[in-house]
Amino acid sequence: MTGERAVAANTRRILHVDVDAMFVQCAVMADPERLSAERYILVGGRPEGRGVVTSASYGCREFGVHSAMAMATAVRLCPRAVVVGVPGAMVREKSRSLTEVLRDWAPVVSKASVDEAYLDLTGTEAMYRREPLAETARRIQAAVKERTGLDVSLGGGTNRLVAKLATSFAKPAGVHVVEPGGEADFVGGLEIEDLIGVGPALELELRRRGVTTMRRLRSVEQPTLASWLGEERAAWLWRRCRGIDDSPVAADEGVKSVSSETTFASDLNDTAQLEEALLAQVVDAATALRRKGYYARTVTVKLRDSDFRDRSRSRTLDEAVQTEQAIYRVARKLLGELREQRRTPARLIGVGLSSLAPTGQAAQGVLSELAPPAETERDRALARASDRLKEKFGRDALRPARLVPPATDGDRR
DNA sequence: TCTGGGGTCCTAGGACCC
DNA sequence: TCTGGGGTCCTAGGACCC
Repeated sequence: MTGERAVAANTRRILHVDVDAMFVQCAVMADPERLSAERYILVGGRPEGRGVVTSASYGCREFGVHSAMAMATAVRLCPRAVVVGVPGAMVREKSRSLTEVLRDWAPVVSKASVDEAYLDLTGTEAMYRREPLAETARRIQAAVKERTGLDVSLGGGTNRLVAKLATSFAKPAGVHVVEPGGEADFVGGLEIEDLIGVGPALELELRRRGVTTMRRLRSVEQPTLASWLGEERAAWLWRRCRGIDDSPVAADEGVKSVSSETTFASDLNDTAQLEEALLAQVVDAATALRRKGYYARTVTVKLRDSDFRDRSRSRTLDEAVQTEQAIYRVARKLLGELREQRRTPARLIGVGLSSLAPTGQAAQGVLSELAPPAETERDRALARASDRLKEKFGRDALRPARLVPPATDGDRR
């Protein structure tokens, strides 16, 4: 009895909310006339290109289709499926309104991605009249459905790991709560690769040591685990496979980086064409950066070679920038260095912007009298004006001729 | 079936400063 | 003349997640 009370006293109440096939639901909302009666929907790239499945309707999943699968494969498995592009605007809108609803229900909401969030309801017992966590979860589910139209699933438990794992038992449109004290048994019934944070590399590493089941993993002493993985990772995994997770549900901070990348319909080896493609990515990333209200100090250019090797080059500036001109000037140099290092056809090019500072905070680093600024206030005003025009008339309205993607890049949109 | 695009976090080595 | 650590920033790469 005292044991139970002790558990109750420091027990957290965590919910994990996950939108069921978010991109499919949003695609239907964006085009209900065509899709609302459709059972087989695939969201992602076009099947004739190099696209993959971003999200598959539950109907398609019965045919073995899953996200990240090549779209061409998915269409072969489920030929009757309707293939649609990613409904970006609807996803952003629904993601925003989902957050709004959740904030009404929990003191701390942490958005984990566009379609999922963690809620910490610890300390709300009285407010919720001591109703079971599962009951609260069902009421949140109904509120989300009413205010956004979205079907969501909720998992609950005493920590983030358990709550998130529980969600997969709730799908679709259900609720699954793991009671306090049940964490170890619950996680014990899963596979190693189900653990959040265990990916293909770690799974392979464990497999090489003969560890293929959760039961076997738990039987490994921590020092042995440490000799395999190092102290830190061993401690982490030792706790994780027992359902122990102290990580807090932290309120959202701003983003840390903004990027844009594209895979070509066929590999590119011509530097001029690569530069043109790079410029288009710079325009996308810079526009997103300004829309989110940031300046960036670090510019990274990434190439994926035809043999699938990723290479990147980055430069951190003294001064934070946000215009295409300033970013492209650096990015072009970085691309040159990458090409010098290895001159091989590329299948992807991208640009990343990091070391971000909010627009409100003074963007200038060291204002040198000698060096001219990377971009002037006039440059920035011009960029913002063009953002407004693009918003009004479409993103291609203002794009100069040399910014149009090369013909070989037909896969985009 | 050749394998997207948006992110976050971690590591390891080197530069540089105290 | 030789020998230190520690802290922070930067860079490149990789694992992982949705």
